[in-house]
Amino acid sequence: MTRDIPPYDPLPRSTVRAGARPTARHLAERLGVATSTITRAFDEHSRISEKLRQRILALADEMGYQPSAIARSLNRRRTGIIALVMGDMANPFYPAVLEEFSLQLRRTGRQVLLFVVPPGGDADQLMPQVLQYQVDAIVVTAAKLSSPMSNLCGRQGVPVVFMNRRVGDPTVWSVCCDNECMGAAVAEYLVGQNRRHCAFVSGDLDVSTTTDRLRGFERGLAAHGQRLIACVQGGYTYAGAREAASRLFGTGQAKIDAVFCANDVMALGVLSHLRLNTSLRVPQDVAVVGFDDIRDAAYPENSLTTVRQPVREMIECAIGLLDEGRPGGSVAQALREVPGRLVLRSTA
Amino acid sequence: MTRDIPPYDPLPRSTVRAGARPTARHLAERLGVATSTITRAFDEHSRISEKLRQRILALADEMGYQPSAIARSLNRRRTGIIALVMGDMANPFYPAVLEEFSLQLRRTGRQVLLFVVPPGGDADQLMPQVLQYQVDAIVVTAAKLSSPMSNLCGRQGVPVVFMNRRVGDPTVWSVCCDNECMGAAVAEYLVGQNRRHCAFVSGDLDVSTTTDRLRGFERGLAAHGQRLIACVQGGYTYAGAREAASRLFGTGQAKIDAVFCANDVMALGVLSHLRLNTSLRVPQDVAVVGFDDIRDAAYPENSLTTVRQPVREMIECAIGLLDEGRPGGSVAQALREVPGRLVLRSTA
DNA sequence: AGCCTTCGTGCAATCGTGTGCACACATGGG
DNA sequence: CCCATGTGTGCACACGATTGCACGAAGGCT
Repeated sequence: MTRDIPPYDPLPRSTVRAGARPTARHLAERLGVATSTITRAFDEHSRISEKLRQRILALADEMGYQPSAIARSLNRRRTGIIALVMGDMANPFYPAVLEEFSLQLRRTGRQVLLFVVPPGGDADQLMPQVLQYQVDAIVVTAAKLSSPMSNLCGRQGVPVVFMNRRVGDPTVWSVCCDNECMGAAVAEYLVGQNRRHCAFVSGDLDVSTTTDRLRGFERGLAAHGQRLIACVQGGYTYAGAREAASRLFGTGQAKIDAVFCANDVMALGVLSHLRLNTSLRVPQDVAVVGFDDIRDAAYPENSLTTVRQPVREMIECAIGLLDEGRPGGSVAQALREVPGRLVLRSTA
Repeated sequence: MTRDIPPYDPLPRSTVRAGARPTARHLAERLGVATSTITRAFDEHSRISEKLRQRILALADEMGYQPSAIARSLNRRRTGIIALVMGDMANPFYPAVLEEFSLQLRRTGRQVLLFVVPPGGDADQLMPQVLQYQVDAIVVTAAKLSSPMSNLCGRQGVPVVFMNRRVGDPTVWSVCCDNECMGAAVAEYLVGQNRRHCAFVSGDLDVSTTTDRLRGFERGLAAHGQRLIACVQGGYTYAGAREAASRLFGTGQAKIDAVFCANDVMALGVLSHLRLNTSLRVPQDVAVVGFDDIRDAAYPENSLTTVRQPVREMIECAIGLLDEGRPGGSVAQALREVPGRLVLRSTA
């Protein structure tokens, strides 16, 4: 032990105070080792004698020590935090997405920092706060994000994934159900059931999710020489869809015998209107088809025919993309489509 | 400028690399100032000349610089992150709570780190991860947390608030609706409507939310010389409640003319059973009352009479408690009850 | 016995920001 | 003219963990 003795104590004041969180330094002092050794005890791949590791872990357990994820993040320049920016919590589809996202991410040791976009609000305003927290990636769903803002994320090296929405920007990923195909599949099915007067209840017409489904639906109808009879806005909400239905089935309208809705919440609104305010029978007089396959769709009093969005697979896909960084190629290459499935129940 | 020149360059290598996030140091180099000056430009209460501050903010804007919340958290020992631990995302009441929580917290510049407890799971397993992230407080809702675990949080100085659940632990806060009062109010109302054979559909009987409502309900009945005819478990779910209803209204049962359910989801399940599988009319033959006042309760085809939980006020209360640290006194003092309100619609 | 490799640990710098202290300079009062 | 008071800025260290490098010890090989 002829090592130079440094001129001052490298751990000058005892840092053990009651009521504060223990740090690696506290453990190090108690065991007479360096803080770096504490680190290594918690790292699977570090070289450290098994005996010492066990002593450290035991003491950590006793003192309630856990390495600080904040300090680690600073050093590693990875926080393990994924920002989830989400609007429209009123549609049960999105809480379901949220739940699945959270569960899947935790399996890989990552956390969800949630940002709810207030109804009618804009994700842009949130982005400064999102970026301050040095999140590893951003997932946006049911919300708008301007192109300058997603560029800002790009400049900072933060990958962005849109869930259930497609944007014409090759620098961000998009993960969707194959909306257009499924729209066509619905048309196909309805025509096969001898429906001849189909209508569509849309969400916002500037959102890909709605327009893709609509385009597919019209294409499917056209393939059988038919055309859409009516297209009304339902604003993605139950109340909006009831309103829309009252317009569709108001007096003096063409006789509609099938309604395809851009989501389940609206389909349930349409059903509600038909049952309470008309004498039309579902499905005999009018077929109703939704999209998403939310939990309520399967309830026996609804028993809604709908398109199932494969939430688990879509999220697996999105999480896979997070780890790839930012898309390299064209708009088409930045899009991932996961196949949906038509679920036949009692309304069509 | 006769200041001593230090023996080495304090900012040795130029740190401006493309593709990386700009830091205070990058700005400092560009402007020839110290990094601490950059900090001060972003702090309202720091002394700094207005002119220099403007120059700094302008450059920050141009370079896309934002102070790192991670580094700041390390220094200040406050992260501004609140952990929200939540189970039962299938009940729309909780996403609504989540949304409101997130919006209210952001108003005070704080963020939500979300932990979803998988169905049937336990919050205990999540706590190590929660604590690693040095959250400023933990809010638990619709999930169980063991006493040793909440003690661990206590030792680390992290306040814990239970939302919509009461625990017998004076070291953690609880925020509830005045469940027992409202249970009594429901009984009062039903008896006043000449209901004489009341039943209760419970959630888990080891959760205060259910037992308080039940106790109040029984107390209210007793005040009018009545007793509960039946009490069945609905497991908080729609399917469970349908099942429970089929037992309540199965053949050979006493004639029940009112059902009070521990939440709206179950009340809707009971309604569904009554409408689809019996010839009983609601409310003429049977009254149904729920609890929560979720969005679906107000839909015209449900029009459910229920108890409104004042979500906004409960969350305001919970957030107020977060800032107070940990409760100091008795179990009773650690409980905050916010008054609910009976909402009369068409089912009772 | 001597050399080389492997193992286990300490040292010190680093991540990016916040903050107490010191210092230079300007201002005002006596 | 001198001193007390403010103002604006830099310096250096702290926050808590990670990590490349160095070094001593141990063990295998010839």
